[in-house]
Amino acid sequence: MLGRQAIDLLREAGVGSALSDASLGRLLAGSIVQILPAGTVLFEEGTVPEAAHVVLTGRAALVSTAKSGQETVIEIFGPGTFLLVPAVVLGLPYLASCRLMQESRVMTIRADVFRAELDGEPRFARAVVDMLAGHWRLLIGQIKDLKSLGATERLADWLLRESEQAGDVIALTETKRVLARRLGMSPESFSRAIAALSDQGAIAATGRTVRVNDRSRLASAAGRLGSIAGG
Amino acid sequence: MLGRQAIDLLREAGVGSALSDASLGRLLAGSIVQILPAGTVLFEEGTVPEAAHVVLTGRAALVSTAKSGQETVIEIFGPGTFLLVPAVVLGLPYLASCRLMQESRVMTIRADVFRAELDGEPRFARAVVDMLAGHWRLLIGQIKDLKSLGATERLADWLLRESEQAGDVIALTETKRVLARRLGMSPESFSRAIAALSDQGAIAATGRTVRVNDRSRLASAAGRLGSIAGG
DNA sequence: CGGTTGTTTGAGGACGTTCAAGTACTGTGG
DNA sequence: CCACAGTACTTGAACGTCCTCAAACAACCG
Repeated sequence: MLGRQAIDLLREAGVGSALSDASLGRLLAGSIVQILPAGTVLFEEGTVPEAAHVVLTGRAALVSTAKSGQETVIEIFGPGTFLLVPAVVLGLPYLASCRLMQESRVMTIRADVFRAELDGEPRFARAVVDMLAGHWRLLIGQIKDLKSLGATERLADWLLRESEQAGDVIALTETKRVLARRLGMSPESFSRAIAALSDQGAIAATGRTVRVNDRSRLASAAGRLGSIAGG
Repeated sequence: MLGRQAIDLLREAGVGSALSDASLGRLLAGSIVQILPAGTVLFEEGTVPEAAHVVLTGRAALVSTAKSGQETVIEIFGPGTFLLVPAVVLGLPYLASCRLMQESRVMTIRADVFRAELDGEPRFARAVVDMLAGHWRLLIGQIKDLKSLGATERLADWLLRESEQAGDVIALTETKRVLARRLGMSPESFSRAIAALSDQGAIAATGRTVRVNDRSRLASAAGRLGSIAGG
């Protein structure tokens, strides 16, 4: 018995919600659900996918290791996320590795089962379209940030987005080191960016908690209203 | 009669190839094909999509304008590309604008027709999954480059990829200014990066043509260790 | 042919990284 | 509860990369 929990979480994930019971049943029959410790590597860059993974609880990070040994964090995904579906769909090697940042409940679906459902169940294919479309937009936003904003601006922008969901008090889920790499900067620069925004009165940071004090100031620091040349 | 050309190009695009004649007919019936001059703006950032666009011939660039006035080029797409499907699928505002870089033959499909086909024709939905998956991988690659490589390395990496398709002699389709912004650097840095790779003997550049002289040297300049073959 | 646009090159400066040192936090065993 | 080790975080200084500004040069198009 795989448990109602997995089904519920899949439905919450948005992908499951559109699926028939029969379809969900087939997916679940071809899968296993495990609770894995933090640090687990679900798959590695360059290998060919043998399964699709769904994060039911916890968090997983997409990382890529450069030749220099530097590890860049591409994105961090929370509960209800299908991981790296593109590689599974196309049967091509992963472009990134995936590591759990927390103990997580992960559903592993055999790749052939996943593809069979994609081909045979129109509603599943339709749901995957929406899912990929959403992820696409995430990545576009990140590329825009990386190409046109400075380090402090990227942090301000990210905080603004977080606060839209989490409210004025943001609890950082990852270490600042990881967050820094996700935002495309060094941990040191991240620390200085936090200090800069605090000095401006836009935020107040204590430990792993950030409180947004002045949204408009944060927005202007993000380059949305104008830049702060006064330094 | 919209012409065999549009149908042929759609089939070549990979999306059309999997579609029934009936399905293709419905898409074509809800669309118009135009030849538009270079510079045409197909849609603008922030607006809600009313149509899906397909580049049949020519090239279109996804651009985003920062408040600083700086225009960043997110990606450049050639023939057979469905543009910004995610926004159309989800009915959300575009995250970027689209401008034609050449005179181009563009097919414009009414958004409601596009969505109806997505919902009603499983094979279309399935084909869109593949298309989005491919684009997703493009973007992931770009994010990795931006986060972990320097300017010259990014150029080398891009040249390597281009040469995999175009061979040793690469004809730059865009001005260097546009290419520079696509790679996330200033035109001046682009020029210096070209000069650096030439000095190393990896390439030889004359005008808008780049010849790859030494693949392994180019690969090492890209931060790879000599590996050229890849998926 | 001159005007416009694209490209190269140089100098200076802003930004971010790295290196290095010091401080705070966390969990462990005494 | 404390001491301790290990890790995370901050801060400072030196350095390198890339951008901006500016000017010379080349290519294109009327």
